[in-house]
Amino acid sequence: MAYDFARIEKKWQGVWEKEKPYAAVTGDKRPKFYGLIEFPYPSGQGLHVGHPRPFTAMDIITRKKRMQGYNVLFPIGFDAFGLPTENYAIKNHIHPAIVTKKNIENFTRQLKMLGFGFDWDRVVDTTDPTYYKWTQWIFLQLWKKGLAYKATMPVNWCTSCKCVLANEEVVEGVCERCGSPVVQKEKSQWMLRITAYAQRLIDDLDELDFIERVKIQQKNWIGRSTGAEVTFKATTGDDIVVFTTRPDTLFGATYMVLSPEHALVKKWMPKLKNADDVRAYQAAAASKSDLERTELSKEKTGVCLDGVAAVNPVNGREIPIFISDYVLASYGTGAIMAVPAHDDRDWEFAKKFGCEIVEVVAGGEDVQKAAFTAKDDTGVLVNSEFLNGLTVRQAIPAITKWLEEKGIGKAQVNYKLRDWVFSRQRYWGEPIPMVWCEKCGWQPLPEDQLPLVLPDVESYEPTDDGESPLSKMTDWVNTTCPCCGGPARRETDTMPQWAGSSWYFLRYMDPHNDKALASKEALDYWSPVDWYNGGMEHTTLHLLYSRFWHKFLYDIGVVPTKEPYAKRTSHGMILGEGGVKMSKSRGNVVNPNDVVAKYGADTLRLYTMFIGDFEKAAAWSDEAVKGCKKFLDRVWALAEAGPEGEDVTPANERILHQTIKKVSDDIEEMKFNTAIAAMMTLVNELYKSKPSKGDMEILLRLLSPFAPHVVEEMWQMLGFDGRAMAQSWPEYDEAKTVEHTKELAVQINGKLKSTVSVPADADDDAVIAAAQAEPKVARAMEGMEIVKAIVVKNRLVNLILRPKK
RNA sequence: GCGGGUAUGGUGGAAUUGGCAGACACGCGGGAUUUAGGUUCCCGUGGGCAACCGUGGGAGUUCAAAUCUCCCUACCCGCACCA
Repeated sequence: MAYDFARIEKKWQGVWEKEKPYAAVTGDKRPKFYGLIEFPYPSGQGLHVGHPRPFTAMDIITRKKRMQGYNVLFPIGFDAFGLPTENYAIKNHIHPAIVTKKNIENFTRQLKMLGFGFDWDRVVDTTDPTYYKWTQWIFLQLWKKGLAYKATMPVNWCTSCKCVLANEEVVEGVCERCGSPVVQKEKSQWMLRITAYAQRLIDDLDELDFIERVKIQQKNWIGRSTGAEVTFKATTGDDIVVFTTRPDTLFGATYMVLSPEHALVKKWMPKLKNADDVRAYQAAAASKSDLERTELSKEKTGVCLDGVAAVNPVNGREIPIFISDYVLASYGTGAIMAVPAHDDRDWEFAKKFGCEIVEVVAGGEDVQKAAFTAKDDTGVLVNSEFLNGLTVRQAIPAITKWLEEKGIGKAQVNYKLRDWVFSRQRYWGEPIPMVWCEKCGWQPLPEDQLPLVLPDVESYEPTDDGESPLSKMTDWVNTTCPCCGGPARRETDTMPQWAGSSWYFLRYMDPHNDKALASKEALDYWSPVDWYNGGMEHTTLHLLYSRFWHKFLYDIGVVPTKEPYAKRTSHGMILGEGGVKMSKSRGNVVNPNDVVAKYGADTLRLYTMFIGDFEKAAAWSDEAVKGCKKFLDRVWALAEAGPEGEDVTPANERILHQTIKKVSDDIEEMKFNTAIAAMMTLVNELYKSKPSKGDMEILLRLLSPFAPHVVEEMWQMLGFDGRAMAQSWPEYDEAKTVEHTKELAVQINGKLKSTVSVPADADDDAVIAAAQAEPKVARAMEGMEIVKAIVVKNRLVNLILRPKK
């Protein structure tokens, strides 16, 4: 019988609204459990069918934890600053705050429609001044500790968003958000010194329960490499400092390459005989977009600086200096020593420009034909005076020590991670609470003046020269210096979207506090987040940024733990029918509203969990949804028919205990699909005879986290006390899960021949005897003798036969 | 190029981690109920008449391999001139 999901779901959502069963209690004596999902960006399109997957998963986990006696914090909020809202505001001339409010209302309605057990009294909205007051406060603390600074440097500039981007926001040379080309532009920007935390961000991963691919991706992104810094003298007397991971190859350095932007190039310009060529190359490199730079990477380009040379400090040889864009200004020192014999890129460059290739590590092929890059013990140093005969691994420390003694180099660690570009030339973000005074320089806004509220502006469009719309608000911009009281100007850039999301999980602990970002009591009680599930796409963005902020807050004594999240898992994407990406242009977008209208929220919840391996991408199937609806209908029919008897039916005892075990274990491992399959198997079994009230009670408690509405209705219908969700989680008795007789596979010479039933834990001889008694086996044994018998307890027996002599 | 991952029936996916491959579900076929359709309830469903053959392909280890090792192939994700 199909149940009336629309009526039932509405009814129970109303009950929860009143009874508030999801309220978290700070300071409660029960053990705490803090389950977190990534709060959504409230877009105008409303909830996407991708949202319910991670949300339902953590909802199930937290509901189970509640039933297990935990004081659960499972909060929700809105990451509401951001470009889509701003662009919508520009197009429709509506204030972004109004758009945001409307979108949040819509999201809230949809989230409640799906029956998620969020604590609705702790909702956080990053655009609320009482929230971003503390985002600004954290920025000021970073400033005080020298971790926020303003710097002019080439930055990633999105040509369409008219806005700078962090390195993390540039994907294959285009803007992560809009797909437009990104170019380099010199701009003065606020930066956050995340690189100061690079080593700790790597090291502390070891003690975290993060899935391995997250750890690997973060490590690779931070990109630690060890080597040495070496100082070369130029013929002009200047020092050229390079970073190398292969100091052992120093004798093979036959030229040097500087990045086109290197400061020394400018300094030397008057001395250069080919200054025009050099300037032309610099201009060409600057105008290339990131995309062009990477696409044109196949062929090396460059110009030799005519009129200046360098001296190799180990052998005194004079070597030429080039500029080339394969050397990046932003990594290392922006200059390299080139060892063409032992580096593929240098080799390629040397071949094109006719530089000398000198072998200093023997053991590879002819270095004139290809570079030999092995960095282990396969290579032995040659042509390197005091290093000759050492392996590469031995030579690296030897030369490093030598360089240190001579004062021309030292061991050095470098990271690929760059400091975080923290300003955006846009309106809909947190104002940066800094003031520029001609006399006093950059001054922080006094904390008692926070929040610095985003003023209303006429137009939300950035100016043509790429300044924030705030720059046109002269009466807001012009202010007085907090230091000298003289005339000063406010910073008009705003913070990136990642600011508000870098600490929101802390605010949930104490969302209405107006004295601090959260009280010490709340922070001590709830920290850290016990389990954080989110998308892989945030691994090197939000997840890394928030770890950085949290470590900083730990350092200044605001939070009690080194790391924000004890455990991190990740879900796969929901794809459209047939495994293609859902998109408006394909017309295959599934709207949760439609699914709920047709099948109900419980079915949608169940289906998104049943769809497949939680960690992997899964394709939506309208057909398969019906199977989940059918399952709930079948459970409903059992309840409606009325159970017979009070206690657990003895015949069902074993499967009930097996199901409790399976569902309990699977939820912890996020194997929701097999947990549901186990409950389906149980229900199929219960259909064979009329279940008792005791049987039904266990089933309903197990099913409650998955399908809370219909379970609550059945719980009431069957006359059980209280609420199903408030019951204790069913316990199982291991002894009751075991079968008394086991069906063992009987193999002959490793091939399955038959099966045999024996008592559980029967000893080997009994099993072998039983196997031989099987008619099929007996027939196969005619004229044969057993050479060996392998018995795997409760599983199989394998008889190895050979003809009798 | 480097790093990570995936490949199992017509489909989504299971497989106690080396022990009866295909749980559970969709789909399909058959039957019952129904005036009929839908719903619901049973039964069947990897291939092959069979011996047997079957987990992307090929070798290997083992009494025993989807699972371990080596070599391929295809696809997906991340990074990409990082010295």
